[in-house]
Amino acid sequence: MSVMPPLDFDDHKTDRPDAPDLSAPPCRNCDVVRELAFCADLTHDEIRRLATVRCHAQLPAAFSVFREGDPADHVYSISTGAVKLYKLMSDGRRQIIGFLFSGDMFGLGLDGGYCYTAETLVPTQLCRFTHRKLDTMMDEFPRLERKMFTMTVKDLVAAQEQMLLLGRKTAREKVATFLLKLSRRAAQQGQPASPVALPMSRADIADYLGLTIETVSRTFTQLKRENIIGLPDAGHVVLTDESALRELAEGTASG
Amino acid sequence: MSVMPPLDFDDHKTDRPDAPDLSAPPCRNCDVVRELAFCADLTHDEIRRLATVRCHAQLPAAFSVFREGDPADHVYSISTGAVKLYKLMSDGRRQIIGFLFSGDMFGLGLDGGYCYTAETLVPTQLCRFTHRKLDTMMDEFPRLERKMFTMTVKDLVAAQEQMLLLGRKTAREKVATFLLKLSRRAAQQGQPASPVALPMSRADIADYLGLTIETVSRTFTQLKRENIIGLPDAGHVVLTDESALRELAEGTASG
DNA sequence: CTCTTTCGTTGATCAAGATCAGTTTCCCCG
DNA sequence: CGGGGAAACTGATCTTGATCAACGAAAGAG
Repeated sequence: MSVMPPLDFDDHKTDRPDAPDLSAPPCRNCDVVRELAFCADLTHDEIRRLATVRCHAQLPAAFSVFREGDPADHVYSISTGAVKLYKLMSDGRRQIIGFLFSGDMFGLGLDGGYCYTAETLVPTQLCRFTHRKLDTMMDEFPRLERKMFTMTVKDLVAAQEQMLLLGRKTAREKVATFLLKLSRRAAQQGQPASPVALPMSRADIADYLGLTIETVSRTFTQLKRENIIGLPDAGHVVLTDESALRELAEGTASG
Repeated sequence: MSVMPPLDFDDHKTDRPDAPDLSAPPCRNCDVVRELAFCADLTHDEIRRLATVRCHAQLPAAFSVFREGDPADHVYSISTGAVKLYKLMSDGRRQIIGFLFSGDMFGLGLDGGYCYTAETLVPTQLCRFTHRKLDTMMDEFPRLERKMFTMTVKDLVAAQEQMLLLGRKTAREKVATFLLKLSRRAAQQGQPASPVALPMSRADIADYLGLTIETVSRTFTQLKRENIIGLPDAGHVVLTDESALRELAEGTASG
C-alpha cells in the first residue's frame, strides 16, 4: 500500500538544504504564485526579509518531504508542483488528508512532530522555513501572521467539508465532489477546468475518498458510461456534464 | 433527523445580546476556563479591554446559536456547557463536525456565511464577539491573534485525525476512539475520566462517527458484553478496560 | 399519576462497497 | 520494437454496516 520513495528524508536533508544556488534569488520561483501563497499581502521589502530565512528546493516526484512523527521543525510552501499529505495506521490503512498545489502551505501542527507524511506527486519546488524563524517573522510582520491564520482557517473549512464527504456521501457522490474540487482548483490556478489532470494514482484517490481502488475505478467507468465524464487516459478527466456532476456531488441527483 | 430547536435565532438575537446584566462583570464566568480559552495568554488589562466588546449569553439546551449559511458576524467562546457543530445535506444527511466544550471557540470561517450550524447540547454560557471588533483587538494584542491561530491549528489537526477515523476505521474502532477522546477531554477539564458523561444523543454520536444510531447502539452493547465498557445509563460510560479501548482505537486489537 | 412521545435497544434482512481473483493497458527500459 | 512490471480495469463473491421493523424504557405534559 505505501511504497517507499526513491530517496529518504535523510538524503534529502543532507543533499540540498543550504545549497548556495538555491538561496540566491529572492523568491524568483514564487512570483507566479505570489497572489496565493502565504507570502502574499507582504510588501516588497518584507518579502526580501522573508527570503533571507527561506530555503528553496527542487524535489523529484514520489519524494518524502517529511514523515508522520518526524520532529516538526519546518513549514513549507509549494512554488510549483503537487504534494499529498497522509496518515497511516499501524496495519497499513492510509488516509490522505489533502492534495496540495502551488501556493499551498503545509507543516503546521502541534509541537513534537508532524502529524502526517508529506510526499510529492510530481517534481516539485518547495520553499522551506524553520518554525523558529517564521515565528520571528510573524512577530515583525503582522500581515504575515494574518495571512497564515486565514489560510489555516481555509484549510479547516476544507477539512470540515471533507468530513461530510467521508462520513455521509456515497461513492458516486465522493468521486463527483472530488472531480469538481480538482477542476475548480485547476481553474483557479489558471489551468483548463475541463480536461482536468489527475497527478495522483487511483490508490491515492481511493485513500483520499475513503474508498478502495476498485470502487474508484468502477465509479469512473460508470460515470463515463453515463456520459457525465470522459476518460481520454487514466491521468485526465473531461467534465462532459458538469451540472450532472454538481447535482451528484450535493446528493441532489435523480438517478 | 434534524429537529428544530425550541427557540430560533431571531429570538435569541432580540432577546439578550446587549442585555445590561450580562455585560457587566469582566469575564467573571470565564475565570474557570481562562487557561484554555482563546483569551488565555492575555494580561489583566488586555482582558479588561476585550471584555468591553464581548457579549455574554446563557442559552438553554438544544438551542441554535447560528445556522449554516447565516451571515458570519460573530465568533463565540464557550464559558460553560457544550455545543455541537454540524453540516446538513439537502436530503437531511448530517455530519457532526465537532463537539465543543468549555474554552472552545467557534464561528471562524470564510466571509459570507457560517459553514456549519452550531447548537447547544446542554444549557450553555457563551461569550460572543463581532468579527470586526475581534479583528481590531487582534491588531492591538498580537498574543490574542497568536492564541487564536494556535487554537485553529489544533482544530485542524483534530479534523485531520477525524478524517482518518471517518475514512478508514471500523465501527468498533470509531466508537473506541470517540470514547477515549471524550474521556481525555473530560480529564483535561478536571472532570472524572472514567464514568464519562455523554451529553449528546445516540443520533449525534452516529452523525459524528459516520454511522447509524443502530450501529452505535449495537457497538456499545457489544463492548459492554466484552467487559470493555460499562453502561450505567444511556448518558454515561465507564471505561472498564481502557487499554483494550486504546488498542481498538488504533486498530491494534486482536479480536 | 397516567398518557404520550421520544430515545435507545434489539432482531431480521438488505445492499453498498470491500475483497478476491483475474485480465488488460500502459509505460518504462533494454 | 518487444518484453517486463506496475497500474488500471473488470467480474464474482463476501461482509460490514445500513435499513426496516418492533419493542422497552425513560422523560415530559397534562
